Amino acid sequence: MASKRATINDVASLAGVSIATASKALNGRQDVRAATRERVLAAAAELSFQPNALARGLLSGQTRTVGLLTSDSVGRFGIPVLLGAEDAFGAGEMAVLLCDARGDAIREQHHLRALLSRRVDGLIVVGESTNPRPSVSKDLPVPVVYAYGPSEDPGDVSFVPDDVGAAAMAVNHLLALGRRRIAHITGPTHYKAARDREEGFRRALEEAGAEQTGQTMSGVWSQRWGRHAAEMLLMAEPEIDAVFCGSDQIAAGFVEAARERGRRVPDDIAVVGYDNWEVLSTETRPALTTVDMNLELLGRTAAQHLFAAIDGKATPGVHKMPCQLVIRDSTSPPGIS
Amino acid sequence: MASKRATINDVASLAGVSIATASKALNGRQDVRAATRERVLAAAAELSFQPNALARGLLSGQTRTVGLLTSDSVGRFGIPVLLGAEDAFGAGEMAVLLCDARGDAIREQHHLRALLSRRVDGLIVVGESTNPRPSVSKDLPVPVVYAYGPSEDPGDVSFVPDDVGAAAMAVNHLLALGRRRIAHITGPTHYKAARDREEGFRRALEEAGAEQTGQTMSGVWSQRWGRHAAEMLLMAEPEIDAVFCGSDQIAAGFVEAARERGRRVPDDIAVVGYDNWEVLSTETRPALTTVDMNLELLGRTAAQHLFAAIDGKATPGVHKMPCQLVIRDSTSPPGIS
DNA sequence: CTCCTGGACTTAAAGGTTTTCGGAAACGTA
DNA sequence: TACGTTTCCGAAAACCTTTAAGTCCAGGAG
Repeated sequence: MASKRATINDVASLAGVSIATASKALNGRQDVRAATRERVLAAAAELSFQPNALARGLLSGQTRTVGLLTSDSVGRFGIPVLLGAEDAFGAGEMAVLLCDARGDAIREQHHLRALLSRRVDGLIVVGESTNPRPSVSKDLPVPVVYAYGPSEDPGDVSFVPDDVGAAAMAVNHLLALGRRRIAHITGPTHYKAARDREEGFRRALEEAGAEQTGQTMSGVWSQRWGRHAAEMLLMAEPEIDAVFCGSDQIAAGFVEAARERGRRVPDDIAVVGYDNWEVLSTETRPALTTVDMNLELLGRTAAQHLFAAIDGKATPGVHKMPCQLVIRDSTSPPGIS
Repeated sequence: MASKRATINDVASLAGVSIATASKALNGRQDVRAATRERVLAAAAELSFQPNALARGLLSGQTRTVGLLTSDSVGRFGIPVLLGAEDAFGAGEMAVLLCDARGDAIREQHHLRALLSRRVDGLIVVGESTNPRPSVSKDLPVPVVYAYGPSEDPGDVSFVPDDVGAAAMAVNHLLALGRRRIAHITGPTHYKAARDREEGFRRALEEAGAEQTGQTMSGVWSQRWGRHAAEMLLMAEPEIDAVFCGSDQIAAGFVEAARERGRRVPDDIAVVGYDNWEVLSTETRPALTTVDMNLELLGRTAAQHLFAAIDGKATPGVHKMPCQLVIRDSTSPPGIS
C-alpha cells in the first residue's frame, strides 16, 4: 500500500504554482501558459495524482454515480445497466452503486437513504418480476427510473418488456408454420408475466380466427412442471401440433417428455419457449425457439433515460420494450431440419 | 423531486443552536443537554435531514464504500459480497461500487482509477475462473482481496474454492457407496478448475487403492458434451458404476443420455455433478448429487477479510474455502430410492 | 509620458461535515 | 467574595477541489 495520496496542493507545490493554476492546467482550461501546463502535468504524473471525487462532488453537486436498487436480479440487469451507463458516458466515467433489498421494504428504505446520503445523481429500481411495485419516487431529490418491474405510479418512468406483443409474435410464428392446434403451458397466474403472455397468446389466435387447444395450464416456472404438463396435455389433447410455453424451463421439460413419448419436435409438435436462457434453450434437443426479452437493451435504455432525466428531460409513463423471437430447431419448418 | 436538501446548518438554525452542537446531538456524542438534543433531532426529522456522505468522507478519509471489480460474475458474487458487507456492518451502512471490466485489462485500469478517485475503502477483485490472474495491488493505497480467481502474487489475499478437496470428497462419497469402477468427465484442461478437480479425483482413488475407469474425458462445460461423452463412455466402458462430472451441465447431459440408453441412475450408475446450479441439479431425473462451492460464503468471507484488511489486519496468501457435497437422488444407496 | 488591454497567475470563497479547543455559565467550597 | 470544577455550547479549522474575482506586469496606443 502506497504512503499517502497526493492532493492538488502537492502537485502545485512540486510544479511551483498555485493550486488554482494547477487545477486549470489539469482540467485543460485557458489562461495557463503551455510551459506551465506541462510542468503541472509532469508533477501530477510523478505523484500519480488522482483528483478527489468527493471534494469535486461536494462542490459541483454531481457525483457521476447512480444507484441500482434491486431485489436480486443483479445478474440480469446490473451488467446491462453498467454497459448502458458506460455507453452514455465514457468508460469509467459513471459508476454504479449496487444495493440488494432482498425483497424487504424496510431494507429498501435503508438502502434508499444510504444512496441519497451518498448523493447519487439518479436511481434505477429493478423489479424481480413484471408485477407493478410501489413507487419510491415520492419527494425524492433525484430522478428515478424503473426497469422490468414498473412503478404503480404512472407518473414515474418505467421500462418493461412487451410480453403481450412478444407472446403474440411467438404464436404468429407458429401460425405461419401452418400449426393450428396450439396449446399453452405457463407459470403461476399471480405473475403478471404469465397473464400478459397468455393474453398475447389469445389475441394472436383470435386475430387468426383460430381456437386455443385445451385450457391454459398454469403451474410453476420449472422443468418439472413442463414435463408434468406435457404428460397431461399429450393425454388429453393428443392431436396438438404446437405448444407455446411461458418459460424456457417449462419448454425444456416439455420437449424432454414429448421426446420420451415418441412425439417428434418440431415435426409432430413445434415448441416455443420464453426467456432465451441459454443454458436451457440451446442445450435441449432440439434447441428451442424462444422469446428473448432483450434485457440488455432494456437495462441500457433505462440507464440512458435516467441520464436524460438527470438533465431534466424526463419521459413519464410505462414504456414497453420490444422483444425478439430467436428461431431455433424446435420450430424448424418441415424439410429444413 | 423535492426542493433542496437540508444541511446541518438548516437543522442548527431551526433548532436554534450552532452547527457544532447540532453535529454532536445528531452523532450521539456527549456534551449536549438532553433537551437540546431532542430539539435538534426534531428539527432534523422535520427537515428530513440526511448528512452529506461526501463531506463526511472528505473529512474522515473513510467512505464506507468498497469497489467490486468483476468480469461479469456479478450474479454469482456481487450478491454474496453485498450480503457479506451488510453482515460485517449494519444494513445500509456499507455500499458497493460495481464495475465490470469485461475481461479487458485496459478497461480494468480505467475502472481502477475511477474507484480510487472515488476513495473506496477497499477493493474486491472477482475472477471469472479459478485461473490465477495478474495482481492489481501494486502500490495501491487501499487493501485488495481476490475472490474466486486468485492473484498471481502470493503476497495478495485470495479466496478460492478448494476444488481438489471437494472432488476428493465427491469421489469418497462414491467409494463409500461401494462403487469401484468410476469414470471422470470434465471441461477444458486450460481451466485450472478442471485440472484441480481431476487431481482430487485421482488422489481419492489412489488413497482407496482403486483405479480410474477409462481416461479422463475433457471437453467443454456443456450439457451437449455431457451427452456425447456419455455415449462414448457407455460404449467403451460399459461396466462403469459411477461417474464424477466436472459440472452440473455435464452431469445433466450424462444422466439424460444414460437414461435413454436404459442405464438406471443411481442403481446402475451413480452420478455426481459440480456447482449445484439449481436450475439443472434439482431438475434432472434423478436430481443430482453435486458439489456446492459455497460461493455465498466465499463472497461473504472475502468481504469480511477486506474489512479486516482495512483495519490493518491483512492475512496474505491463497485461502482455500471448503465446499459442500449436496446429496440427492443420483447417488442414493440401493434400497432407499 | 500616461492609460489601457489582455495574458498569466494568485487569492479567497464555497461546498457540508466533524472535531478540537476555548468560553461561559452554573454550582460548590473555602 | 474568590476560586475551582463541571456542564453545555460555539468559533474556527480542516478535508480537497473549483471558480469568480483580483493582482501584476508587459506591451501597445494615444
